[in-house]
Parts: sequence; structure tokens; C-alpha cells
Amino acid sequence: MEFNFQQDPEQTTEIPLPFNVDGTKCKVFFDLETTGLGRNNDIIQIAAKTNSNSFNRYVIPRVDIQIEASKITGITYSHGTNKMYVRGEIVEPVSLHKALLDFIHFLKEQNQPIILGHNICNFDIPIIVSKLKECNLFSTFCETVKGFLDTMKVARKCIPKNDAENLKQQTLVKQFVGENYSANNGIEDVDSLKTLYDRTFTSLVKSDDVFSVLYHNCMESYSNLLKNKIVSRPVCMQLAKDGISLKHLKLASVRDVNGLKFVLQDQKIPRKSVKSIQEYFQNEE
DNA sequence: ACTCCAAATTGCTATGCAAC
DNA sequence: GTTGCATAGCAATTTGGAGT
Repeated sequence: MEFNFQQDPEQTTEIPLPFNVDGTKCKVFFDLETTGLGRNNDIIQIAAKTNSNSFNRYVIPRVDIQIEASKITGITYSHGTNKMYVRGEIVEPVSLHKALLDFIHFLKEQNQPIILGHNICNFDIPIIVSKLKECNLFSTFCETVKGFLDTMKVARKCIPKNDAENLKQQTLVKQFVGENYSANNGIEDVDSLKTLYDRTFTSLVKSDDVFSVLYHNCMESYSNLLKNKIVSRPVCMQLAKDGISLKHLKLASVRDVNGLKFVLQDQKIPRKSVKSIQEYFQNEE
């Protein structure tokens, strides 16, 4: 029904309300382990943690785990024997579909949570979104989750240049929590990230740091504008962050200039950009 | 190994001012 | 009014670093 637009924001006929994260209290820290660094690699582990609960699923990959990834995650899998090991210990992996369903179920137990992770904006989120779409679970996921927050973006914004050696999760944990942890087991990763967040990030985070799960869909909708340099990347990001796609702007523009007012009022895009976007729509016809 | 973002650097244009 | 230079501002490009 109506919620189909979540699968493809270009299908919507409604201009979304300004993105609003009020009332979101629960946080789910999460981390993916994958077969490699590419965006098309398979998921081999989903780990997550809230204040009171933990989640962990190992996932059967369809492609081989790259050596570099195995070294880091300690996970190996043989298609021949169908067996998965984590540092020598045998584990029971499930199918991608089941792992995603279970994860959504875990998320549903929270009240419209935001999901948090380190560098997830450009790694974990694009990967899990593409897998969710593949399994036709993306719209359900969108209904379940309020948005996501990338702790690396917060760290870059809030931590002065010389206060941290670098922005790796492991370094930040060592520096601000004082713990050395064996990075790269999914569970330990979410554990240490939660500790880091609770100790030092809580007070730094603003609701402005939360992104819509439709962020990448929206950015994709702006690809033409970006390619033709009609509008700047930061402006697109600002809009996409709140789940506003090109289609939404077009609908607004078609109705009248006031349709874009809510965007302007919130100062999400400068007037100069609004003008160039409107000209773009006119030239399209 | 792959991909992406953002900071840093380089390159270019335009503007302002001084001298003629 | 014209020329030349210097600097500010913007655009394009390169580099570095983060995730498995």
C-alpha cells in the first residue's frame, strides 16, 4: 500500500514533513562483518546491542570471504562443508533472509530506534540497505527504524584535530575509554562502541546528526543535478539526510514556490540553490 | 583488495588598487 | 582610461583515511 514509497522514494506523491527525531530515545548500536570491502560483498555477521539486549547472527555468504576480511574478522566459511568458524570455534550461520528478518524483529522490540555505528554512512548502511531491498524487506525496515547516526561523523565534527591520533573506532576507544579491545569481532565492536558513546559522545550528539534511512535513495535521486553541477553536494546531503528526494522538491516546485518554503524556513538549502533547482525543472519540460 | 567522503591543495577568475 | 600586479574567492583536483 502507501508504504511502498519507502522502497522507492521517487514513487511518493507526498512531500514529507520535516524530518524529526523527537521522541526517539532508544539506540541500537550495530556492526556488520562482510566478505570484503566492496559494496557488493556479502554480510557474514550482524551484531547489535541496546541498553538491555544483544543481537548476533552469523550469515551464510554466497561468495568467498576475502583473505584480508578473514584475517580481520576471524571468520571462515567453507561452501563444501557448509561450516562456519570464528577463530576456530564452530558457529551456526543462517540465511541472509532469516538474519535480516531476525534483525528487524529485534529492532521492532525497540520503539522506533535510531541505529548507530562507526563509519556506517558509507559502509554498513549502503550494504544492509541493498541486502534488504534484495529480500524485499526494505520498506519494513524503514517503518521500524527512525534513522541512523554515524559516530565517525560526530567524532570528526566534535573532536578537535589534535585531541585524537586518528578517527578509527579502536583508537577512539583506547583514548577516551582507556580500553584496549580486540577490534573486529562484531559483538566486541558494538560493545566498545556503546561504551565509547555513553562515556563521551552522548553530550555531543544533536538530533541534526541523525540521518533518514532513505538518505542514499535520496542522494541517488540527485545524481543528475550533481553531475551537471546544478546544485552542490553539501546541499543535496542536507536534504537527503532528512529524506527529501528530488521528486519531493519537484512536487513542491510544481505546486508553487511556497512548496519549497518549509525547506527554506529550516534553512536547509540556500535561496540560490532553490532558484537553480527550479530552473532545472523548467528546462526539463 | 574497493569505495566513498572530506580535507588539503592547486588552479583559475575577478576584483581592486596604483601608476602611468 | 588603460595597464599591470596582487590578492580574495571560488572551482577543480588530489590525497588521506575509514570500514571488512
